[in-house]
Amino acid sequence: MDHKDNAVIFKALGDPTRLRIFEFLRSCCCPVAVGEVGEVRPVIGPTVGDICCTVTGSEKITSSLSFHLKELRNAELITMERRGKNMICAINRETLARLTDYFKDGDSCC
Amino acid sequence: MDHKDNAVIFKALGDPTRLRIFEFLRSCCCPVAVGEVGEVRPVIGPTVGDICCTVTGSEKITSSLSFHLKELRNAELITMERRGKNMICAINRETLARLTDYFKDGDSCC
DNA sequence: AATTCATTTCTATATTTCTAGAAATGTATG
DNA sequence: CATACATTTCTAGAAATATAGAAATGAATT
Repeated sequence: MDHKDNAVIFKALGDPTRLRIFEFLRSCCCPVAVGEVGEVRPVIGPTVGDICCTVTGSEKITSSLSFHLKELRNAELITMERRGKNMICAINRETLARLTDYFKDGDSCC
Repeated sequence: MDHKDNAVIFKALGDPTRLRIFEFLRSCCCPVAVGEVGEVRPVIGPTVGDICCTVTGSEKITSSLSFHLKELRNAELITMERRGKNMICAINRETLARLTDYFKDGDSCC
């Protein structure tokens, strides 16, 4: 993971809408922990429509929201999986852990 | 500090050049810790020229570099202080601490 | 006070990112 | 299989950001 990769992650978080999505998913990632051991993908979690309601307040999913989700996925900050007609979203815990590590106190003497 | 503020910080880090500047300053912020108790500003540290050499490899400071430094300052990620002909740069430890906190394990149940 | 040095500001241009609407995709249901 | 539903992709335009060069600023030196 070099500067460019990290920059992609921060850039993804550097938009108010995307940051709200990220924080919403982060706040509701607990109920997801029911998969098999070692399983990375979510089995339950909010759909794109749920995120839309929570984050933009509107019922109607826009292409703009879809674009932001793609950015977050591209940065590997979230994962998405189809479940029937819906897409289910979740935080990517690996990336989150890496960010935690990146800023951890004393990582670079500060 | 709301989403917008945090987004400004992440956006500032979301550019490879700025991220390199940030990491360079983070890596050399130790020698600075010689000021008075409670003092926030740096008393020693790399100049803009130093950053230029390290980060872009060139001797010549560009307006582009200056622009990136302004973005980092605006996000309160770094501080700058004049010392004679030079500007001396340093990490803003408060903001860094806030970021550490933001990602700290278990902050939001993840 | 004129000159030099380090850096910033200004202005224009190139590039990227965001938003919106329409059409397309994949899945479920009648 | 036709239709509805949830979501994405495509395309174009608007807005924001990055880069470059020239001129301006502030501090030190002659």
